[in-house]
Amino acid sequence: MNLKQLSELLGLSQTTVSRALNGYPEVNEATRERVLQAVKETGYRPNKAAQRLATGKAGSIGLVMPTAPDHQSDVHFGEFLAGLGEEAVRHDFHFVIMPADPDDEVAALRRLAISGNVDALFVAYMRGHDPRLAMLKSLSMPYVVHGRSFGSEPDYPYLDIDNEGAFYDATRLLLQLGHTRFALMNGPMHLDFAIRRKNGVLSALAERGLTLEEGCTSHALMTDEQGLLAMEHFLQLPERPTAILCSSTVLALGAIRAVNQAGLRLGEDISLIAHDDVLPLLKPESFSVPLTTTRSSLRAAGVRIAQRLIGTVKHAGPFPDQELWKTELIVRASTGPVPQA
Amino acid sequence: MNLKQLSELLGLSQTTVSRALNGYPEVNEATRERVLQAVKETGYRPNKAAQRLATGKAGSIGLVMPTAPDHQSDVHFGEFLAGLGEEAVRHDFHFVIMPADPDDEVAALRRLAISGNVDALFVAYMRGHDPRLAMLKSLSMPYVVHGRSFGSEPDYPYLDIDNEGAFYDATRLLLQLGHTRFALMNGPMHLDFAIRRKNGVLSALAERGLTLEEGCTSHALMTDEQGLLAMEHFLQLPERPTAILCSSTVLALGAIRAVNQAGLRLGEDISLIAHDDVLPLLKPESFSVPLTTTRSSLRAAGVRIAQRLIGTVKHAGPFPDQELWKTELIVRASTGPVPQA
DNA sequence: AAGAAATTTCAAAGCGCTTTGACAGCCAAC
DNA sequence: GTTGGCTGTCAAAGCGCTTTGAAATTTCTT
Repeated sequence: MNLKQLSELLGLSQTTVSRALNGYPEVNEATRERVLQAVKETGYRPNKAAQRLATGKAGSIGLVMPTAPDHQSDVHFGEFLAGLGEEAVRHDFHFVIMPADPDDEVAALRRLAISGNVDALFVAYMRGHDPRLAMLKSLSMPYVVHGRSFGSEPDYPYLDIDNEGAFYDATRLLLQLGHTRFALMNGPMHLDFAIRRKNGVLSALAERGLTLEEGCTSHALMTDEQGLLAMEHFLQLPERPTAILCSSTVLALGAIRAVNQAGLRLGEDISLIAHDDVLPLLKPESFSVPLTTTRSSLRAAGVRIAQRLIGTVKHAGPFPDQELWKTELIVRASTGPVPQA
Repeated sequence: MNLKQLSELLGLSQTTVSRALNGYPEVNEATRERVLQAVKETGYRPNKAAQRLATGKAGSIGLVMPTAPDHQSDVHFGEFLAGLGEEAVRHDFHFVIMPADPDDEVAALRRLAISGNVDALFVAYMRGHDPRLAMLKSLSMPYVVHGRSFGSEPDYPYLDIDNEGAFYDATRLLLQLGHTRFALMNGPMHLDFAIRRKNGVLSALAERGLTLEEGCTSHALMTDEQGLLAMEHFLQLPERPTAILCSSTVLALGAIRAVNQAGLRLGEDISLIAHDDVLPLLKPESFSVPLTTTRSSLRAAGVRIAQRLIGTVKHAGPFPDQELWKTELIVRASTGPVPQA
């Protein structure tokens, strides 16, 4: 069933039927009713490809999903998508996901943009000096970046959380509790958030004339296993750190296992603060020793970015170009005063 | 830059350029070279919407993502997507993801199918007597179901793992170790896999004249927290179970925490077998007490389903309509002989 | 009652691509 | 020297929709 058939059925022209469906004013109310009724009965749906070709609008947001045979999937991706989806469903938008090898991301993004398949782009997993930014700027298609790109001029639309501030505050809390030996379990080194979090830690430490000792920083995928390995490493150091900052509750999971296996007590022998993306998967408050965290909902960020993207496509009011969300520092039992040697 | 402009640039007709690009034989090799060269220089990409409109082919797979403000995202979704993507990227396919309220899934799937945006559909989160099956059959569009629908005639294309067999085998192992008091921590009750896993457990128990006692089954979202709660409940029962079957390593995580908090030892006081979807997030072999698991890679299933879907769209050879994958039973340290009272 | 204005409707063009059917140009064959 | 078969190219139609500009109809003015 297409427009032509439907209009013949109704004895109207395609024009009138199209206008009736798209809410144009110059169509008789009685006629519109008749059209709507026929649509209901026939189950007619406009062909999206044709609509897109005619209008140039696709009703969809594009994103590139990094993937490859050896590429590990990331829990955070799904959670973020849930946020985007929550907003998209309200506007009858959908997503076009282009899977791409991580090495091919710039090109993939470009292909997606000029394919005519999407109205706007969403970009994540930002790196320092990210090459995608230049490409996006040349594109004349709306986009929003989740995160930022350290080292690039911040003249692009983004939504980010204050990673540096979060880890600065967390470090200050641990300093106030008397800790002096710190370690940082971070995400992959090239990612922007990892750079900023490290900077946050370093600047808080610097205020006290401290720094991260040799071997007290780890960069790894944020999985349980990597958390375990990193912590085991820290615990073997001659000058064992007593304060751990951790980029994810998933890493914390493995880290805590290592602490327990070493016969140490979390919140007493070792204090730990993790960043909590509010994954439904893992609630820091229900850990054996509830976790002190810096918190910011990844999903909420997804909702907000979808709002901005869809709003821009629909020309619905101006949106702030750049948003930096503060995180909350929530103190629970995994932090305590430095143990007396 | 569109076909028309490109062909004018080359002094050729659109026909010839189009044929040159799509590998038709009736075009001079020299001409083809010239066209390819021009494409490289201009960065021309065909407009997908137009291509789709002309050919009816979209080069994309559609899926519905359940979402709603209160709907929890699911780790397994992301992992599965990674598998689909790994295969899709090889064929230059992409995904169209339509977010939809879980109550609206049948309609959303229908909209997606007749939108002309996709060539094939992928369907997951199957339930017992799933209403989507009838819809899919009426659609004349290729689709593959991940999982099955208990209670429906199995005359649709699917890929599933042998959930019943997996949990039957796991239960048998525990029976052989002398256990008689069992509990099952399962996924949401309406989901097909949960039904089959329970059946697997029950049929193994029935062979010994045993059954799941009152209060020894839990159905919940597969999160850490739910695992903790369910296990706490089991441990408080007057006749405490000694053998636990668990539908996910994520649930197991919380469950093990409860075991530890109760001062019990996993693999000695309590034996546990979990199903392992091979999430990069969580490796059962690196748990404090390595987990005995039934294993089947979710990601591999994604790859395979994408193969079948894309292959069908491209008319590349016949594919088996129905595949049932056996799981592996991997014995590690979380299972042991029943403790002597 | 006639003309102006507003309301409804329509035919046709166009979005960018693929594909059909026709047509030159060329060589081999009888 | 006509016929026939190839090869390489093209003009034009069509995919299903939106939108422009004009036409038909109704309603309002004077």
